[in-house]
Amino acid sequence: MMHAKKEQHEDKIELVPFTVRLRVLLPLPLADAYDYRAPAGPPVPLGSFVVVPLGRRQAIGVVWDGTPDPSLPESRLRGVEQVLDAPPMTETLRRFVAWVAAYTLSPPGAVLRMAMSAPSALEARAPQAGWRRAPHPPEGARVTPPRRRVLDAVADGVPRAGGEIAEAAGVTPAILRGMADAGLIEPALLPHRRVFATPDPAHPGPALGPEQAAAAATLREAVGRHAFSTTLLTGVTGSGKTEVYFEAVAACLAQGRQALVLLPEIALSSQWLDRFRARFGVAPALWHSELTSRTRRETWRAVAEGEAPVLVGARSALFLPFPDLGLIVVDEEHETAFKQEEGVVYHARDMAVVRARLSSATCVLASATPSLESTTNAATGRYATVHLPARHGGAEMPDVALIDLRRTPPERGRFLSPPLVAAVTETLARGEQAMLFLNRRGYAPMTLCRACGHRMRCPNCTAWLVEHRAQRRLQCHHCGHVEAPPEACPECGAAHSTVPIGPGVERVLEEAAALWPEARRLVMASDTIPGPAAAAAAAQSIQRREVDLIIGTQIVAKGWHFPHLTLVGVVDADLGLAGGDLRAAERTVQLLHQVAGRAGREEHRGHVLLQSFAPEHPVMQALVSGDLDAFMAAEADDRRPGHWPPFGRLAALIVSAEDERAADRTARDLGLAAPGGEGIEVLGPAPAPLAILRGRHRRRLLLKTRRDIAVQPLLEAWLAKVSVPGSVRVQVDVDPVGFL
DNA sequence: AGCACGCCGACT
DNA sequence: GTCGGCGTGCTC
Repeated sequence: MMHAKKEQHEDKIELVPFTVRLRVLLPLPLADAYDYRAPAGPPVPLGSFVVVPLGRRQAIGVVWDGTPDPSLPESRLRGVEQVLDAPPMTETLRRFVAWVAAYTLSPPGAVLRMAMSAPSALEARAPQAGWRRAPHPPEGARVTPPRRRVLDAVADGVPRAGGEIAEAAGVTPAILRGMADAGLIEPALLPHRRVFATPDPAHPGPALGPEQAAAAATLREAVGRHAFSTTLLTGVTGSGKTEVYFEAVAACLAQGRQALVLLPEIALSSQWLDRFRARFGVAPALWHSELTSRTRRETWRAVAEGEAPVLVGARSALFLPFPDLGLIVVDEEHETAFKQEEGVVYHARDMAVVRARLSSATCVLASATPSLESTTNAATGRYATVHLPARHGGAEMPDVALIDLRRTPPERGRFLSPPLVAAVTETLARGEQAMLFLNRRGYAPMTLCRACGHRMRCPNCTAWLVEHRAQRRLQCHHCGHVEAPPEACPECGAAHSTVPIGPGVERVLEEAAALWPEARRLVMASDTIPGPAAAAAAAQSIQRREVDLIIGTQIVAKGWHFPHLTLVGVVDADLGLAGGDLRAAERTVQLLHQVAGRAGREEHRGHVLLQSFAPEHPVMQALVSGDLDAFMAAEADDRRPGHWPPFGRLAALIVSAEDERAADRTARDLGLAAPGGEGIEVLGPAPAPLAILRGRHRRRLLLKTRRDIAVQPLLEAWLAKVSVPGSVRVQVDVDPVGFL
C-alpha cells in the first residue's frame, strides 16, 4: 500500500516542469553534500533530518544550505524517502559544522557526524505505554482488596507506568493485566516526561566573598548583554572560579537560555558535580563518551528540545543541538585534553569561542594557569579579563621550594630524596595528608637487560614498554600492546637479567610502603581510577581522611579540593621538559602549578617540594616565585620574534604508512611541493617523535605562517599538488598542540 | 562510513 | 573446482 502511494506521488511529480532538488549532507567523510529529489508535499525546511537512499542502503542526513549542483544529471538523482519528525538542525549549528570543517580542513560530513552522535535520538519516540482508570468500568467487575488498592492509585485518572502503579499498590503486574481484561483499567500513553530538572538560579548556594561577588557581577553583566563576548576568568587555585562562573550560569538560566560547561576530564568531576548541586539544587545533564546509548539518546533529545537547561560535558558536547545557547564555559581552558587528535582534529576551547560567536552567546574561559593563547588574546583586548587574586575563605597559597637532586640525591635505587622523605614523615606525624606526584603510570618506564643492554620495546611503536608490576606485564602506552615480562632476555637469552629503569607511580608506592608502612596509601592513576564511580569513591575517602598518602599521576592535578592535604611532593619536576616541544615549558609550569594548588586549601598552609636536577631552570624559578605572569611574559618574548603561536600560525601534516618507503616518498613529495613566500615557512619532512605508531611509519611537516596569513588555503593548494597513494594517510592538524 | 567489486590461498 | 581474505572505489 505504501508502495502504491509512493508511485502516485512520483506520477504527480512528473507533471511539474522541474524537479526540486535538495542538498543533503550525510554524516560521512564525503567531500560535499549530495543532491536529492525533494519529496512531494510542502517544502522541506533547511536543517531537517531526512532519510535518503545511498547506494544500496539508507542513511540519515540533514537538508543543507547552498545551491544544488546543476551539472548533476536528473537521471542520477534519487528521492528523499522520509522527513524525520525531529527538530531540524538550527542554522547556528549548521554554520558551526561548516565553520569547523573549513577551519580544520575536514569533510563537512565528518563534522556533521559529531553533531549526530546519537542516531537513535532521531527515530520516533517509542510511545510509553501505561494504564489509567477506565472511565466506564463494567458493572459487576470484581474488586478484590489488591484491585481496590490499584484503583486508589489511579483514582485521579492520570496515566501511570505499570511498574509505578504496581509498586504504589503493592501488587504484581499480573493483577494489572487481570484488571485490564476485566475492564477496570485501560491502556494509555504516558505524557512525555522531562528527564532533566531545571536548576534553580535562586537556590541558596554558598556565599561568595567580596572579590568573587564582584567577578560574578561582571560575568552576569556579560551574559545580560545577550551578545557575543569572551571573558578570560583567571584566579589562583582555590580562589573559587567555579562558584563565580556558576553565577554566569544562573544569569543565563534566568534569561531562559541554555548553558554549556566543558570540562577536560568529565570522568573525574565528581567534586564539580557536588558543587553544582550545592549551588543549583539539582544535577545538570551530562555528556561524555561513556554514556549508555539510552542516556545518550535521552540527553541528545532533551538538549534539542530545550529541556536540558544546563549541560556539562567533554569536548564533544560542543556539537549538541542546543536551540538557544546563551553561555559556554570552558573550565581549565589550558588543558590539552580539549584538543581532539583523531578524526576531525579540533581544539574544543577555540571552537567554543566560535560556537559562542555564532550563537550570540557569552563565552567564559576559566583557568588558574591560562594558556599563552588566551592570555595573549586578553592582552590584545579580544577577550575581557576577570581575575580573582586570592584564595577563597582566607586560605594562603602554598609555599613552593626546590630540592636539588644533585646535592641531596635519593639513596641508590630510590627516588625520594632525604628532604622530601623528612617532609612527608613530619606531615604524616601531624596527622595531615601528603601527596606524591609523578606523571608516569606503571612501575618502571623501561626495562633493561643487565647482561647485554637490550631494552624492551614495543613491536608496533617507537616506544619502550612500561612495566606494570601489579598486573605482571609490560605495556605500550601508545598502542595498548601487552606482553608478559620475559623470564630471559629476548636478545641474549640471559636468565633473570632484566632490571627496571626509572620510576612510575607503582614504584613510588613501593618505596612509600617501605618508608611509611603505617600510612594508608592510595594510588590515583588512570588505570586505578577507571571511571566516574572510582573517582568519586577516591575523592570521598580522601575527604573523609581514610587516606594518608596519595600517590598519583596527572589526574591528581585536576581541580580536586582535599581540605586536609598540606604537602605535595613532585618526584620528577623535570619530566615534562624533555623533548623539543614548543609548549613543554608552558605545560610543565601549568601542570606543576595545578598539582601544587592541591595543597593547603583550608586552615593549614600548604607546602610543595619539587625534586629537580635543574633548579635554576626558569620553569622551576617561576613555580617557586609563584609569578606565572612573568614566566608567561618571558615565554611570549621567546615566541614572538619567530612567529611561533600564538604570534603566528602552525599546521602540521602527518604522513603515515605501514610501508616506511611509501611514507618517505609521500613526505618527500610534499616537501618538494611546499608553499613558500613572505611570512610562510615549511619545516620538514622529519620523522615524527613517535616515528612508528601502531605499526605505521610517520613523518611530519610543519607549515608556519605569519598571523595574518591563513593556513587553510595554503594547505588546500599544497595537498592538491601531491598525489597520495591509498596506502598512505596524510593527516592535517591545524593549530597542533602536541608534537608526537 | 558501509558495501560493493575484484583478484589470490585453504577447503567441501 | 568454490569460499573467502581484505585492498580500492563509489555512493546524489
